[in-house]
Amino acid sequence: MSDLEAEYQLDYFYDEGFERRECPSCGAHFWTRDEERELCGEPPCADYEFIDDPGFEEEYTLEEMREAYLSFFEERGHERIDPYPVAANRWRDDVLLTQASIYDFQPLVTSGKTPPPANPLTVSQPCIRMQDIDNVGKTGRHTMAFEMMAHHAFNAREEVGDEYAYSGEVYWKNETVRYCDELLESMGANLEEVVYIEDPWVGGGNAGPAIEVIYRGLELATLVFMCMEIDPDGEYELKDGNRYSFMDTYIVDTGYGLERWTWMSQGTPTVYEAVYPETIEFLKSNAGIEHTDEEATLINRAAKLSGQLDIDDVDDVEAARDNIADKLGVPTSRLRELVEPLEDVYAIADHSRTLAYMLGDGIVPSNVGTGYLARMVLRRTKRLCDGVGVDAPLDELVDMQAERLGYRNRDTIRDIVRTEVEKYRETLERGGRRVRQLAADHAESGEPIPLEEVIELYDSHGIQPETVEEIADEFGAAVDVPDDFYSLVAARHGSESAFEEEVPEFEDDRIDDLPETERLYYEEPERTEFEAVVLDVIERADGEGTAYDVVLDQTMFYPEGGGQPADTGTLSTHDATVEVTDVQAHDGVVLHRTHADPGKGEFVRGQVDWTRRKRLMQHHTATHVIGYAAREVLGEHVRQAGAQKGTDSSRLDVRHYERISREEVKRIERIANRIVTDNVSVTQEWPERHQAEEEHGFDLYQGGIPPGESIRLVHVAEDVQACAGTHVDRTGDIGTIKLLSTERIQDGVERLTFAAGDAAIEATQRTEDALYAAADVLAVSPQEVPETAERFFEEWKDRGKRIEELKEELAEIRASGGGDAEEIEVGGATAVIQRLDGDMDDLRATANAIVEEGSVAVLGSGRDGATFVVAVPDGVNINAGAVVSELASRVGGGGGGPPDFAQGGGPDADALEEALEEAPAILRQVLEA
RNA sequence: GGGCUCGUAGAUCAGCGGUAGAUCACUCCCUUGGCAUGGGAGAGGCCCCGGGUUCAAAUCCCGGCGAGUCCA
Repeated sequence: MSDLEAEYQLDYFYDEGFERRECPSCGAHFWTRDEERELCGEPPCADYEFIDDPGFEEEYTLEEMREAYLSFFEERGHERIDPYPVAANRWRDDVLLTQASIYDFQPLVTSGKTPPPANPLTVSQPCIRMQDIDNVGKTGRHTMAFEMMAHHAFNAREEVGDEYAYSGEVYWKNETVRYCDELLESMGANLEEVVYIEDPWVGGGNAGPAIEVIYRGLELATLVFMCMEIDPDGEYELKDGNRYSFMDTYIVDTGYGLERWTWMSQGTPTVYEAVYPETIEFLKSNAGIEHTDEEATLINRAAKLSGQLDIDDVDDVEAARDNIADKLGVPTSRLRELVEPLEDVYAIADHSRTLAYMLGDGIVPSNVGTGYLARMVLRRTKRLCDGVGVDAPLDELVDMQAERLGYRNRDTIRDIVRTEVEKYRETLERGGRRVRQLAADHAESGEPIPLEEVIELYDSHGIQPETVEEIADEFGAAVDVPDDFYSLVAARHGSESAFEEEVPEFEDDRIDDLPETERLYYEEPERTEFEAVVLDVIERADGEGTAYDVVLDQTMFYPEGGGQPADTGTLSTHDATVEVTDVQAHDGVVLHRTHADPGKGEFVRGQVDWTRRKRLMQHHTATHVIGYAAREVLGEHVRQAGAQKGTDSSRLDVRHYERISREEVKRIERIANRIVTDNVSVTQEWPERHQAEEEHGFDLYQGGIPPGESIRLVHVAEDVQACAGTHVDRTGDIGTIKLLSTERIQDGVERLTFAAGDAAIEATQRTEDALYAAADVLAVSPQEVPETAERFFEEWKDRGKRIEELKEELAEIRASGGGDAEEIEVGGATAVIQRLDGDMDDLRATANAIVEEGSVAVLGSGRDGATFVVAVPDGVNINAGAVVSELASRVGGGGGGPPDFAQGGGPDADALEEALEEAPAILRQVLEA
């Protein structure tokens, strides 16, 4: 095992007179200028030492601190770039939320495939870390939403030359630490008190040495030197147990917490009071929290010790709190009653900001993905508000933050919050009813509510175990919720780690040496014929027989991609024509799937199936148009969640927080078709990616993030998207667009299915055909169908009721009239044995009528096989179920029911008469039994 | 992406193989000077849709549609 100790031996440390020490409390190694220093200085090895005694010369607001930081690095040759969205899944599919500034550049820039927008650069990146959620409010320093200020430099080893999108060294470790020192110095920090702790960083397959910057008990920054990658043969084994080796690229990845720097400059009891003082004031007064001077002093003293409460570092939060109370000389209960409402207020402020970030970036609450995270945060915030007595509506609290952040879509944000709070209220109400019912039952029986039920309530109905306990308490029912409740819930989900079947990565070294195929379809999308040379033919085993992948030097065939299916068509030589059934691209090489070998080196003429391609192009352009129209009608937050084009219809999944109404569908259709009739031209361009992002924002990437230095943009009217598909020349070429259906595929995701061009006409005709057919059956005009159908339906229901009534009347008549009924005496009662070929309802009604008269009824019917009903009046000791069972066995079936009314039957209708003849014997037999 | 739960009268739900129920709301009658209330009668159901199993399905199984919830 080899650690990274050598990596920290910086010239800068030696030149500046630093010493390397080992913390006797936690064992960490650190560098300091202070010869006297023993401890590393980071909680829990130290307390906050800047509260009421700011560590910087001047106080900064959040905005001032951000500006000071960015301009500091601008002055030192860094370019300032705009922050990225907090919804990291907008440009990468491996994470949901932006948790650090480096996320902005993963994976394309860090891997060297794409150049950074500037090098070196500086940014203040909004981030959300859900894993800190339990610390928020308690430690005084943790926030779920924060801005990570950073400077980054992207380096590549000189010797690898131009292999990556950047080359050479910008700067590395010495400069990075120097910048940190200089920044602290410019703020007026006492450099003697600054500690640099060695703390190697590992994450996401990369690793490297890293340094935590601690000042007066607070971690202000982390300087990460990403330079290693996971490698089974690597020289270094790091803390995650994997082996790593050095990479060709090495990247300066720093993170300076804007909130903490602001806090340090102000020395307020908590970071929250430094970051959003007005919000805290507002919430405190809204919740009616007031303190005497004496209480305020106590709270202030507790704040200095609150760094000990980090649930990640401390095993037992309650013990840590006891410890703090002990030091302050007050009972823990007293401390809690003072501090806990404040902790809630702090958390509410932070969570509101988190929500503003999320919703402002267009995240729609949902039961999946980032939407679920947003829902979790919102519900948690609502619970905190209710608990501490904040009665301001949540949408107002979120709006306060959205306003501060300068968001433009504030109305939508409020609308989403209101909708979501209402949904939560309904969930609570639904759940509450359920729990009350359960609690009442168990209070009555005296049994405790079983754990299974509590788990079910949480897992399937979203009711927190605490809520169950509260309600159960009111009813006087017992519940026992174990400490490991949530792991029991997890266990219920089984051991399925939900690993998808990895689609086997296409691997074939036969295409490695082939040149990228030149794609002709962008330049002349209307051309259908082309000539090409067969560079190679790769034979493949196919389910049935042999298939061939034909590689050409150039092609008009569009390979499947971006939700657009592959073209089909033919390849012809002088003496043969082969069908192209599928087209795929791998590493830029286009493979044409055929079932015959055209011959390597041959010249071929390619012909694309034009009808198919044209329909696909119409649908693809229509997809952009529908997306634009949906955004117009439903709101700016609407974003593509998936899309699939076809020749007969296409679908576009969009994120939206409500079901789409019929009225909205019509408006979307109208706007889409207006764009069609406007007949604007559809254009493409290939700008440099960072330029495109700057101009159009990340909304470009509706359908995914393409790699490369330049990307293809498609303009349709006002809509601009990064898109690799083929499009019609002008919107008029789409012909017409018809929305066929909307469907909710997940909470927060609506699927719009539509058809374009001929397919739209065909779809409309199918709908009309159905309507005409219905009209024909009813013998009315199509316009009259709804009204007539309703009338028929009502009439049908009325007749059903009338038939019921008549059957009962008929049954009474039968019961009193006798007909061919056989009457016998059994067990002191009269038994009526009768065959009547009706349905089960008839038998039941008749049997009831006979029983009304005080007789036993044994009825048989020969309709649909043989069926029996046996009914026995009160006080007659005959088991109807046993009788039916015996009768039914004679017709090859079975039966049963309660002792006074049983039904049964069997398939053998021919045996019915015989069975009825034996009924008297059976009755007597049952009577005796 | 995966797991779980639920669709029965206008509302809330019970029934979970054997004659579709309760409470509230609704209509009418009685009690009262009137109201709150109390007593009585009545109306109101494609038991979400489509298949299957069974002598028999609201009930069990499969598929669909709709709703909710937990996890990644």
